[in-house]
Amino acid sequence: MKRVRSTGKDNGNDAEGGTVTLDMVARRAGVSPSTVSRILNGTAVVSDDKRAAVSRAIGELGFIPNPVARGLAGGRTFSVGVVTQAIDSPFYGAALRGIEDALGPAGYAPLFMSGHWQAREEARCVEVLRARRVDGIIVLTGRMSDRALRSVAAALPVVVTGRQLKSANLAALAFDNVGGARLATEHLLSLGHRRIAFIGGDPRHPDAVDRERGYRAALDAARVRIDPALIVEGDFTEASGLAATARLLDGRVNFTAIFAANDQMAFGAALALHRRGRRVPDDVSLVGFDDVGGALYSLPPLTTVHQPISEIGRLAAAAMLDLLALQTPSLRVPEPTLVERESTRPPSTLRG
Amino acid sequence: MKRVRSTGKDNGNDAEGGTVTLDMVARRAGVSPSTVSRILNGTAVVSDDKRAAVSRAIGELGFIPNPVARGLAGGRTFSVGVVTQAIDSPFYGAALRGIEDALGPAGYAPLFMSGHWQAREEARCVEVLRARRVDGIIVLTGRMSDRALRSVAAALPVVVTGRQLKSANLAALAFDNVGGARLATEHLLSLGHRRIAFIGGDPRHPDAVDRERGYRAALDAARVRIDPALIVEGDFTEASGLAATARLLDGRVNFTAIFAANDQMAFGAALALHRRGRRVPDDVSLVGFDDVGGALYSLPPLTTVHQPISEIGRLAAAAMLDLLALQTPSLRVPEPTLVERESTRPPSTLRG
DNA sequence: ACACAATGTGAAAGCGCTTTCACGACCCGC
DNA sequence: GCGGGTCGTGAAAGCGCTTTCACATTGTGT
Repeated sequence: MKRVRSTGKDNGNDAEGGTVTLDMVARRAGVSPSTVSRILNGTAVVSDDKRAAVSRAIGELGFIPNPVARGLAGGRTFSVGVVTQAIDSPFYGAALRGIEDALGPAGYAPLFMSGHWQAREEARCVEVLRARRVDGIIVLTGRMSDRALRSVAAALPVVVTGRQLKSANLAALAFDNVGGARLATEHLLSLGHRRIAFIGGDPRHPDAVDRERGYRAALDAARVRIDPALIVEGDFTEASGLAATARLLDGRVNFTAIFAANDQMAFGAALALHRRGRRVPDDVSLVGFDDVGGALYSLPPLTTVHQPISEIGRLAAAAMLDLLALQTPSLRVPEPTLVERESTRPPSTLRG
Repeated sequence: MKRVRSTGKDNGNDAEGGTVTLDMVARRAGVSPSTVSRILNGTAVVSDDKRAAVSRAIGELGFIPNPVARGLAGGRTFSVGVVTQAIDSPFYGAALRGIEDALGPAGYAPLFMSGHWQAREEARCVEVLRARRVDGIIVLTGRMSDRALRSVAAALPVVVTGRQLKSANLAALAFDNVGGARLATEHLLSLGHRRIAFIGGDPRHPDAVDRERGYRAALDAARVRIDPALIVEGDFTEASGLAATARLLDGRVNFTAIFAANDQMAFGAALALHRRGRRVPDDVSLVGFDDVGGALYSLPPLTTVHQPISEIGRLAAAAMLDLLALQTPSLRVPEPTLVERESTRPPSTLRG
């Protein structure tokens, strides 16, 4: 003896203006729900006449599959979690935009969560996202350990930016921070600067470490002595750039240029210099990193290392889509380039 | 004769390291699934001993309720849709952050979608969000018609910023743009400026219209003639501020101050002035609107009308939570205030 | 002409929850 | 001391899909 779902009640849905369900479509098209589902997902071959009947019914009824139900039944929610550090922040904003642009057309929706630069928070984000059954997770330059990331990747596809990492079910997009920082430093060197200060980012941030490496490498290559007094630490915020520069100015070291590990700190540095009556680029040259939107409109327009931020977001999303389709993502991360604007020039000593 | 779900199969879940389900909790605690659900949702009174047993089981098993299943069964997904205009953009970024901050602790997750300043796109966003069964929708200063918004509100709670609108199941948070613009203009007037140019935003944007109204009102009140040649149009982007200022400079009108309808256009204006050798504030005073993060670090630091952007996001989210809890939200939108920084001073003619 | 493999389709069992329904236990007043 | 509440609880019916399973049909090889 078989049991039957009380279809007699008809779910009360036909009459209501409420939601159109797959069952209604099936009934209207004179096929079984299974068939409709198969057509929707392309899971099996279906005869042309049924297919036609179904798509007509879908059109007439204006049926939109319920992603929540799909999520529960099929295990896929068509949403991917994105762990960012701060949703405000010109940098992450641009990346998120790239992700949104790439994910949307594919029918996936991003779920953003901010980790606020704390590994613990990031872990919490990942947990929440997994609880929400996202199909995959994109981590934008997080502080989580590689180990933690790998273990997440054991459960679902992961794309991570800002680090090199090989693992199954995981794609890493590492931007060449060392090379970019070299570029910036070499630019200053080529202008004739020798006393180049460096404002670093939070040393727990891999980007910060790499950018300092690039700075050092460029100086070494040029046989310029590295003066520890010229290296100060910030945390990637404008305020920290301001403070770091103030410290630099207060010390008795002299310098003719500053390379800040990101644009926001460069903006802070510019303000600090302004406050002390030092003019950019006349007295001090200034180079940033990232090329956030504001760099072009800062005064003077900031020379910086261009990082195609939203493009990186788009690439990360594309990689995620590949992973979800069980294909090996092709990872071609753009090279860093230097954008020369108006915040750098030869040191005054060389200009006579 | 009653039918029984084949629980004999045990879902194969107990053994796997996989997901912990409510049924497993129930079994472990020796109660029925209904009871567990009731405890989770506070839907009914449950005896203390069962409650204790259940929470112990939850702890031991590390159970996290599946929001997808909850969404399907209960009709609530604990997510709210947010229609923004551009996720990058310092302005919306800050608002989103406020929303995220307020929603998270309440167990709700935001789902962001960008409308890119087009009513059609916004409508699409709303559709996608509704298809995803969000519990409510927050619209950040959209271009949708009031009518469209009301019809959305008929189906689920809506919070909208940037306009005044009364409707059931809908909360509107209107910031006083007119007042803010008056404040800015009055500030310039009080410094002695009489020839004050205005860079407006996109006239289809209500904020833009209001800010121009405030500008005009202030001039009227001060009995200063409004010169149409001093009013130029932008679209809220830096580039448009730059272009508008260039136009102003190219015309034969003279002016001693510029009030831009938002900070981003003010940044563009500053660059345009810089390019033409006009110094801020020495030659031209400059006032913005919004007080985005960068305003403090622009050169010179920008005098602007402070709008507590992330606070507004937080308020919008709080209002949404109230609406979801079927309570009348209390809408206290902060007043605009002027932040005097270093981009304004009396006109040179008055300084002798 | 006959066993056997594809092929297309429907029935029904879940996915992990919420919620209605019903029922026994217990307490009240008269 | 008995009818009528209230209270706490479990059984079971969904929510709207996906997916296995089984059952015709049809086609293929010999």
